[in-house]
Amino acid sequence: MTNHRYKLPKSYSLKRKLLIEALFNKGYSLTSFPLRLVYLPISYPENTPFLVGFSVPKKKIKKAVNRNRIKRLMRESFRKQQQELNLPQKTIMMWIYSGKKMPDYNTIYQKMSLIINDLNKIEQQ
RNA sequence: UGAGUGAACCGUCUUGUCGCUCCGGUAUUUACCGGAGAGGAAAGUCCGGACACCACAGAGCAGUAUAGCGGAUAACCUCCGUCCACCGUAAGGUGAGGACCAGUGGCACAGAAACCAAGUACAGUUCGGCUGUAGUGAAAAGGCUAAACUCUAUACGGUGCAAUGCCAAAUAAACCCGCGUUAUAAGAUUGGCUCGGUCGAGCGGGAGGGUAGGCAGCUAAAGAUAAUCGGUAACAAUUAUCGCAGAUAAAUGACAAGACUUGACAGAAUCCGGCUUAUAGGUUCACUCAAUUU
RNA sequence: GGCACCUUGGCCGAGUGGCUAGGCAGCGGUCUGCAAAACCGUUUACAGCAGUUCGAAUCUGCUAGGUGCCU
Repeated sequence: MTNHRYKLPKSYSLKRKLLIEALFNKGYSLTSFPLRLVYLPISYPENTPFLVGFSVPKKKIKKAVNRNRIKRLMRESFRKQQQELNLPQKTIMMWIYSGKKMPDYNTIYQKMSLIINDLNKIEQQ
């Protein structure tokens, strides 16, 4: 196992507007409060196994400082767990925080691992 | 010692491991090495500019803003000094602080009477609709009100980096309605209107459709720090040193260990000067009042 | 990021600086065997804080919340 599997550079981030629209129109969702994952297996030109985005709604968390911190926590815990993902095809996904209070790192990490296990089961079937 | 006033500043830190963005180098297709990486308010968008385009920006009206006096500045609803008014024992603080002897309007309730005046009660009287007192009210005939219209002085062209320029990709031609085609020309430039200037053969609307990627603008700037010097001060000049974020679904995080005062408000998006609002705690300097001691 | 606006009872909504209309809803009553309708009565408001004024929903500033536009 090499180091680079723990990395999460910019080429893995979900950017295209068309892909994001398709994701929210057709995608499937998994929830483990306060986290929600919207994902969609789809083909795209980038050379990566997945594209991922992180989002915190402004209506739930008012202050920009706290929104940035939640996104950073989600990005960090995804970076640590990304090798647990076992995807048969290219997938785009968006992680959304739906709580109204500030979380800590451990709860986000645990909830995210629950969702990733569920996602692996569904995709293997 | 206690209470207070006014300025200026800091606003968690250190080490290690993993990770993010940009720049430079090595290597060459994903790695390694080095460097840099949010704030005093980055916020509100309340003022003022720079910059870009519209004619380097025209005329008049309309409109908006400001308002003792003097200065600073690129500019300002900013800052400094000072006069006056009010508040405070004081240090200090607050002030949209020109003009109702240019004109127009407004002055509820109460009161006999409220803004071209008119005239209640009582008393006095030189008998004149004269004088005084009472009473209501913020104000009773000369006042208040311009953060009422207005006048005076000064300033202001418009739109804002989603400006603007370039590259790439995509499509759509036709249809319906109105106006116009060598002129007294539709329309565009201009925005509330009028004029002037320039362009001008197509233009405006409806319905329907395509794209919504990249590059430049983009960070070196009315720049920061220190010293000297001019000025009461804001500020200016000279010299030396430094080289200080630049993302674009949007970069600062996680874990471990340690320290203390146990850490507030809060995240850059074209860039500066201010104002306003939020802010745990701490530091320094100057000054005032009270008490005590020498 | 930039620009333009809005805020009056539970809801809609009028309002020249001088006691904040009106409708719907709610509550109580009359009527009815019971309800509906109708009628009578009644509760609840100027987003917040300052300033100007004798006096602000109204004029001015700041704050909070909300809405629309741009390519």
